[in-house]
Amino acid sequence: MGSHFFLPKPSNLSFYNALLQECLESSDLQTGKMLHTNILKSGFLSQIFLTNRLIQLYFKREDSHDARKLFDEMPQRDSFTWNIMIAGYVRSKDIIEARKIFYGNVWRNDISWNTIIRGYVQEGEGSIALHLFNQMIIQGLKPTHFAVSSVLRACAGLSWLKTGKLLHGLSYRFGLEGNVVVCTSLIDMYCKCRELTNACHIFNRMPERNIVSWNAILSGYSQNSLGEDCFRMFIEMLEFGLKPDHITFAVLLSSTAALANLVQGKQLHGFIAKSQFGSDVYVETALIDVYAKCGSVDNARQVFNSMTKQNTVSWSSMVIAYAQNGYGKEAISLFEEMLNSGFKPDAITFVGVLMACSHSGLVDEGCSYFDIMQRVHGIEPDKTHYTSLVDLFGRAGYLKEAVELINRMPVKPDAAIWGALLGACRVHRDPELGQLAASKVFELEPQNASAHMLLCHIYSECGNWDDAAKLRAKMKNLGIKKDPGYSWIEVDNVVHRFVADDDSHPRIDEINIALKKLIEQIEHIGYVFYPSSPFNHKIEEGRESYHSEKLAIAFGLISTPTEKTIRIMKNLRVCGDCHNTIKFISQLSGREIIVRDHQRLPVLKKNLQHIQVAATLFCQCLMLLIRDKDHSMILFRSSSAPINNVETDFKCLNYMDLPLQKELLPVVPQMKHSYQQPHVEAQFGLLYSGRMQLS
DNA sequence: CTAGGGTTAG
Repeated sequence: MGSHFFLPKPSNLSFYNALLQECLESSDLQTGKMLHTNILKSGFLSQIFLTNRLIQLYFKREDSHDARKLFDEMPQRDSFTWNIMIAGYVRSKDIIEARKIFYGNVWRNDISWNTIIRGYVQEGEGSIALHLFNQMIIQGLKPTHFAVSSVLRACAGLSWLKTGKLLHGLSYRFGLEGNVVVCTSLIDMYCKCRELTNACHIFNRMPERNIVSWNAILSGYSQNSLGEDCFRMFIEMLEFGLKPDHITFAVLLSSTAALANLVQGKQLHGFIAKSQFGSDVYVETALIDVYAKCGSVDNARQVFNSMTKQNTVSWSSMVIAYAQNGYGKEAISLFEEMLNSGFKPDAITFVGVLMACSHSGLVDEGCSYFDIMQRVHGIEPDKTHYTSLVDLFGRAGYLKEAVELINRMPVKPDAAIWGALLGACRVHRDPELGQLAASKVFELEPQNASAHMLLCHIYSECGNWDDAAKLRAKMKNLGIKKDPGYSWIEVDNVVHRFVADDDSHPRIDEINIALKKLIEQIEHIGYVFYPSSPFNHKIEEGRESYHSEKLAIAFGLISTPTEKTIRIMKNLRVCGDCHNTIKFISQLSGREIIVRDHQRLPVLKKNLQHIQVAATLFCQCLMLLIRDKDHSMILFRSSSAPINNVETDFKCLNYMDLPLQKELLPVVPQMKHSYQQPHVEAQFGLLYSGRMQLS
């Protein structure tokens, strides 16, 4: 580049044009500026298209000031100049200036319209975007896929299903039926409005699909918690010969996180690390979330530390990873670090921060963060923030303050807010207030099973058997069923599911014996049986009846090596006695035990079969990815080149699983501490991320 | 000069 530059005066414009083009592509402002000087000297500045390129370059370097200067000084402009200015301001998120240019534009054409519409969509101003879209049509311009996709995106962002459908119909009249871009936008819009049937309909009838369309439908499944279908579609996509890109992997990871499958997550991580998509902020953030959802905070932090680029979302994800897993202090200090590093927190970051305060009982800190959120960061608290605040007060025992807060909050309290109060009432044994909170939940959500169960527990824990029985009867009348409690554990690639009183497991006798012995042993070190309700513990036919999580843990203990972490999933909340028992078992056996319940992991409420099917499908995905030579070429850096035998199936899987894991993710050190150690205690935060607490 | 798909909470 430099040597070209010192050539004598170029004799033609195309030479400068080509050089500037190159600067634009490499964002090389320095050379651009030198060229600028040269252009001035040679009197070529009057050539509009050269200055246009220069303006673009300034905008690309986020220097809208100098871009504007150049624009103002131009003796002559063309339609490109004006459009570049609009696009430049849209890029730098300055919609005010973009608008001024748009209205002052004498050369206004359909591209100007498309750009300004896009700008308002980006601002979240869907109504304005739609208004402009209307204006554009009134002016007699026929919208193309550019404008239509933009307004569809606005509908997707705001869940405007009606308008979206209207645009769907309209797009046919504009002759855009079957247009890839429009169809993809429609798929996305329907998915974001939770109308998957329509989305699939369009997808299936598209005359042409590309990776963007596939990603749209994959993310649709993922966002609607249909992990199975997401993997199934991904397999189909590979079979169609499409190559996944970094966005595909971000989506797959998000599905894996929702399924809280650590093995899957690690395998994908291994695969991605060897691919060219390992250093994408979205992919890495999704990975943090996978580990966080699986309770592996250390691995989440490793990913976070390894990132070369950070943004608000990646910081928030790590803050939330700590908060969700019970590491309140770490979450808060990371948040402070985030502020010191100059990253701007958003509404979601503060959900994490408040959650962290709630976990660690930091009431004053929580209040002050709530205050700072509005005053310093200008974020209006929404219902989720108020829910966190009620939870914070309630859990710390400030029930009065929680009620006062509900009464004076500017938003209308919803079922979640009253539910948080209800949970606090259970912890702090306040049946009167609990009854009030429950009645409010019932008004809003008459079928809310967990609120009924909570109130039921409150009654029975206070010895009020009558009301407890009445409530049970009411639930039966209303057809509210309590799901049976399932717990499951994976041992040697087999998922073992347990239900209380279910004798079907082949090793059930061993399990019962082991449990009985364990309980005797932990009684010696201080464990006391403490039923939180009569439904909690039954003795039938003279034999103990254990909750499913106890069965699963006992099975884990007798069937896995002593250094292995025991990971249990449960579809319901864990009861107080089980929580306590597990802590003692962990102390006694020196094993790390991680139990995930459905709190913030809604997939666990679903039928276990779905999860197993998803796991099977995932394995197929992985095999296909590894086997396909073509994909390997894209996905693997040539320097790594460790996979010579991509065809020899299982070796590859082992390869992904073992050596790569060791290299990338040092095994989490075994927990030898007693349960009083903060780390272990924090792991149990998983059990009680919500409403129960041991007295 | 304009366009569609991604990560975090509830």
